[in-house]
Amino acid sequence: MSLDDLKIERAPLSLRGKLVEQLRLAILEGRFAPGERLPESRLCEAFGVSRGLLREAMQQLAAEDLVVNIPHRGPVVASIDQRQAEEIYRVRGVLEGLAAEDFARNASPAQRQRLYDITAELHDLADESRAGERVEVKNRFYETLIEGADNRVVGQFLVQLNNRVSQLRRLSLSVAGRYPETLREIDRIIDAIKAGDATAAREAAEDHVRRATDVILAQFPASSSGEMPDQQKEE
Amino acid sequence: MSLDDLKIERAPLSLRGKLVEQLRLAILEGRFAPGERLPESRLCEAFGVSRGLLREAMQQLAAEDLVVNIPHRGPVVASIDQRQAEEIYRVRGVLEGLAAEDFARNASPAQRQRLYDITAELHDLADESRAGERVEVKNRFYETLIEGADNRVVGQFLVQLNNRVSQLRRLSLSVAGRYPETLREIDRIIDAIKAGDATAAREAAEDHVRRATDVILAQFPASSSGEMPDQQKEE
DNA sequence: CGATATATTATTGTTAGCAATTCAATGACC
DNA sequence: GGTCATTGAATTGCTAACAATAATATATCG
Repeated sequence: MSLDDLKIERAPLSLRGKLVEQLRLAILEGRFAPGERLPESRLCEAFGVSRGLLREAMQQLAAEDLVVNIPHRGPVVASIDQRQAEEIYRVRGVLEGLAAEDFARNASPAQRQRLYDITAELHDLADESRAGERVEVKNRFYETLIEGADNRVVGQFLVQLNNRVSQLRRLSLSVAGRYPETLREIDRIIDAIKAGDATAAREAAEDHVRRATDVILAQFPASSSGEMPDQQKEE
Repeated sequence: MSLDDLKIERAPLSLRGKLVEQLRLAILEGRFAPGERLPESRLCEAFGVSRGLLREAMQQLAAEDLVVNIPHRGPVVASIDQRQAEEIYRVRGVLEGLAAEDFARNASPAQRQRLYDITAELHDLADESRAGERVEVKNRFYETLIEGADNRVVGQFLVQLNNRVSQLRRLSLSVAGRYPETLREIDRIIDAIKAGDATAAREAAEDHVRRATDVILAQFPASSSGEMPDQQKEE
């Protein structure tokens, strides 16, 4: 009898690890609205874990800036204002530029081919009827880029920044009409990578983020004076 | 009677907050060696807090990559290898470039003057006899740069990266003879800021980090094959 | 001496409970 | 009727003690 199937799952991930993952996912999916309070008791019951464990997990999410701990009020889903969004996209620009530069330098032939294939997929989604599939493919594009760049620090930071703006991305799906432009910008990155021009790849990637930022920031109301935090749902 | 002194200290910082600060400081100061285990029981006794609280604090430090949680072995002080150091300095380069660029754009006249003053201080420390004072002034230089750049996301990331390489910085104090070069590189950043050339400021800052990286990486042994983790002390 | 079995130690996760604080609502008072 | 103090419910902050599991050291036996 073969021994290959006897591998038992050795510590498939600590309970705390799973809890953090699920909590993070729930926030990223928008199952908790920004600004919504997250009372420990409710979450403990919902996830079936003890308070101590939940509080440990919450500290980690707080360190990722996904939740904010308000003293004696408890954790609240973080919501970002326009200024934070500007800062995040500015940083994301240079990090994505760095990732593109390193991809042009370090990526293996297989990784390059994979990126080209995904780019072709993106072109296939030019028709507006398939706009819904774009996000998933675009995510794979970034995953491949980061993997090929072979710099885990950049990868970790980019993922973290991306998580923080997940609310905005969800809302920005309605913005249409920019896709042809997006494709041209991505092609510029790919062309630079194919040419082995790491500097050009970096500039093209920075430029792509810069242009996309405008679309994101347009979501914010015309910056009125009164900053009313958006938390009315689910209460 | 004046009302200015009546401000009571509202929540002077939760016990957990203080604990995290002290633990982080202890690691940054090198009071725990990289690779050293941090048993809960000992730390609880040392800091006089309960286990629950300590574990919450530890999760936050783990999220900052200052400690690593090994399943069923407990937290260990993170130690970085050459590859991680390269990645960190590469990211730090572009972030510091971004900070310099934004400083050239956004800093107030007072902030600019403060940066110039600190630069003058650095020049005053050219004599090798005062090498010990350089680190503190250099830290103030970066603090001022980040503050004037007015981008909290960049600031947070830079602080975090700096913390992660604190072990290396401590060891690199012995490297002498590069200070005149360092001053020239910093002057290039300052000149660009004075000229209002944000792009040049960015490039000068990136270049400065790039050159400093070589000195840091020289600390690593000539990458032998066997990767023996460095943990012998205090056991 | 070497391999296995055992005992000890340490971490993981849970539960219960008390103190401290916040927030909302009730009621008193002008 | 409106403002202010007080009460009370809800929630967090923190501690202590317990069971379960895995890693390590120790002892035992061949």
